[in-house]
Amino acid sequence: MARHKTIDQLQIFTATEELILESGYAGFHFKSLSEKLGVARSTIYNYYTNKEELVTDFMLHMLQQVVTKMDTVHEHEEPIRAMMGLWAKYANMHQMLQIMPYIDRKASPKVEQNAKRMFIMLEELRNKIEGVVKEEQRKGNIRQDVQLGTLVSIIMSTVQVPVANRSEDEWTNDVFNVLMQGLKA
Amino acid sequence: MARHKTIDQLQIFTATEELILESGYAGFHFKSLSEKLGVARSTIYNYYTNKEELVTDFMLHMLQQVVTKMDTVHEHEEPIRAMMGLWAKYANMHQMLQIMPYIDRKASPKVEQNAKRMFIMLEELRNKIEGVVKEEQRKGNIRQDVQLGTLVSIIMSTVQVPVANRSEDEWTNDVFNVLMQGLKA
Amino acid sequence: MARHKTIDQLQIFTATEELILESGYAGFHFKSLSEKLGVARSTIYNYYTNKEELVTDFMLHMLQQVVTKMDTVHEHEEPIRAMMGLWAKYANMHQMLQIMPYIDRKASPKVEQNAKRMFIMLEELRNKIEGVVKEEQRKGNIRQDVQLGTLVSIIMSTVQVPVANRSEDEWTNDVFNVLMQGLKA
Amino acid sequence: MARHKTIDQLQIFTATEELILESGYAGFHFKSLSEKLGVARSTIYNYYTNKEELVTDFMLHMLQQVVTKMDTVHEHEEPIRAMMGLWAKYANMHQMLQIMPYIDRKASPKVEQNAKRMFIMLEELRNKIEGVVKEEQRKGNIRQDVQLGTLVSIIMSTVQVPVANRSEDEWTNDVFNVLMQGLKA
DNA sequence: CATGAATGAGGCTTCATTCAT
DNA sequence: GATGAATGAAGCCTCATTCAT
Repeated sequence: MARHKTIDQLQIFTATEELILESGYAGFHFKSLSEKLGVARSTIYNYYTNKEELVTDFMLHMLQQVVTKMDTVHEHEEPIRAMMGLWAKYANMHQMLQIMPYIDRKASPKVEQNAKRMFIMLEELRNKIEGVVKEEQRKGNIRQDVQLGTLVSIIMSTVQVPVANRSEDEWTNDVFNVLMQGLKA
Repeated sequence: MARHKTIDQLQIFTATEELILESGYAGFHFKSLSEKLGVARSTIYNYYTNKEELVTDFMLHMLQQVVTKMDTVHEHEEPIRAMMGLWAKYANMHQMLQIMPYIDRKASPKVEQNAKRMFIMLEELRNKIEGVVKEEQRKGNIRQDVQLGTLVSIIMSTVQVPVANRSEDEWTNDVFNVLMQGLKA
Repeated sequence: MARHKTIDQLQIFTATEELILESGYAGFHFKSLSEKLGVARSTIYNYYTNKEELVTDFMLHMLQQVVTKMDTVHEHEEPIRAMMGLWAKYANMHQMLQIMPYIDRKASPKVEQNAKRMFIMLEELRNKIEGVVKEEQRKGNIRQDVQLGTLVSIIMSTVQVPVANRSEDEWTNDVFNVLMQGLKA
Repeated sequence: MARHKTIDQLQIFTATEELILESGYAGFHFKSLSEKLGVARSTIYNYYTNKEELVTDFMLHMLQQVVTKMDTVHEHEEPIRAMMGLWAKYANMHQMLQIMPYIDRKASPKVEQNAKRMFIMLEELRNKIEGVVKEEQRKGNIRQDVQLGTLVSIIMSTVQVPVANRSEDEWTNDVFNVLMQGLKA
């Protein structure tokens, strides 16, 4: 009985991701977003009451996907390699999470809540990775002479290695290999 | 009755670094900068004609320091470890360089020039790291079965591993060790 | 499954009154009105083509009631006291009329017309009060040494005396008494 | 050493008063204010960080004046009449105080503080009036058979009686006279 | 040089109103 | 009639930058 929607949440999320990747959080405005979506700026306010809510909702949504997929990692024969595969896919997400510190959490209670939930999910993600590493240590596959936290951080840091011009698989293979075997000849 | 506080470039750089580390580029304003320096906002314009020039000049200055220090790395017995040591010190710098994409290069010709010079210096940095890795490969210390670029990227990615509550030396030891020997038990 | 709630003009008026008394004209929006009514904002446009029409129609409606009741005042033995009784009841209305100056009369021809009619009715109200006062003067009950206009204004100003925690009757008694006898001991 | 000021606080206050009296709080914007002052809108933000701070500062300033002047009322032979004289002058102020309920006190801590201080000053004002009335009661000049609060409210309500086309003195005389002697012949 | 004043551009947000179903 | 979607106008505010002293 009302007009047909011209945009939906998915389109908003997609455009948001593109914009943030193009120009970072500082370059992310409802103005550019609305232009990208081809609607009026105020239209977006019918969906999100402010910038921060949109961005945090979006990031929560992404994070949820990775955390969920992390649960399937256990089932693989080489869980660390499976994790690296996930990594390659979510390089963008990682880049986007970097904007968190610059988000004004006081913008609205919902933003604050979203921020808290994200923090919890990131902890959860790290815990899952730790779990995987521990399990591999138990199986004797991973060294135990270095602090667990350091190992996890090193694994996580590889998300920065650019996939560049190779396929995700090649990237995963190489990085996993170097990560496991080390640089030495 | 010195009502007019005077400043110099070094003070500006120091305050700039602090501000960017505190709140990122989005939180870096001439307003807060002038407050930190205890001068009028307009005073800064006697030194820099715009925000972008200041920031890029500052980053160029920092980058120069690391690149210079990279030259001493060759002299160490274990150049990769020496590099990691540099890394631990320049974690902040790396964090700061991440803001580059968000800087409007068209702000002034000088900014554009600075940006170009930074790009060149970053290339140079990468080349130096590549040089170190190649030399180590030549000595038989580093594997050759993986693309050089990937190896360099992995080395560079470790700058993300947080130093956290350990000393720089401990960090260097651990990360270098895992990097060389791999995760495997 | 009546998904579409229907409304009528009376409900609109009631909700309007409540809202204006709660938060004044500045706080009166179709948004809050529709929420109070439990309908879509756009639904109200089936009844009123704009905010100003609604508000002026409503005030006209209220004003009409007082003016009509004023006609019964003559029948009382003490018409001034009867008027004060009316006053106590219409304190709210008075408060509401105060928003008139802030209404944009050019919003639509109907609004302009409503505003004019309200102005006329307010004149009429004042005339009626003047009539009552004159009649009382003729009967020798009210002093004649002060301009009629001033006396009327003073009577009308008492609408500002808050009823507070007393009954309307007590209020009427006290105010009428002081008004007639004066403050002096 | 800096440019000359083109506006000062007094001018801002004057323009504010004019605007609010012309079009009420709803019609009071920094836009219209800046136009009236002949400066850019943002210039006003160099003086007041938001609308509410300006308005409350201004009202506090006005209120302070009346409260101060109230202290001189005791010295007059007929303090009530002196008070009425003050009243005639501050009719505008009273009108302006009516906007208080529509001001968003959460706009900034300063606004909240201002609002509190205004509330206290209004209490103080009322107390002073009560003091005057009591003293007059003690001297046997004012009746005691009606609640003190009601008497005070009636006195205060006269601020609504328009001065219209008469001089302040005539107004004061008439209103004081009717207030004291009552309407009756 | 340093300053404080003024400014304009740009971004945020709300709300009355229109539109299509 | 009632609805939800979309919109534009209008107001808010911040900040880099320019200007005059």
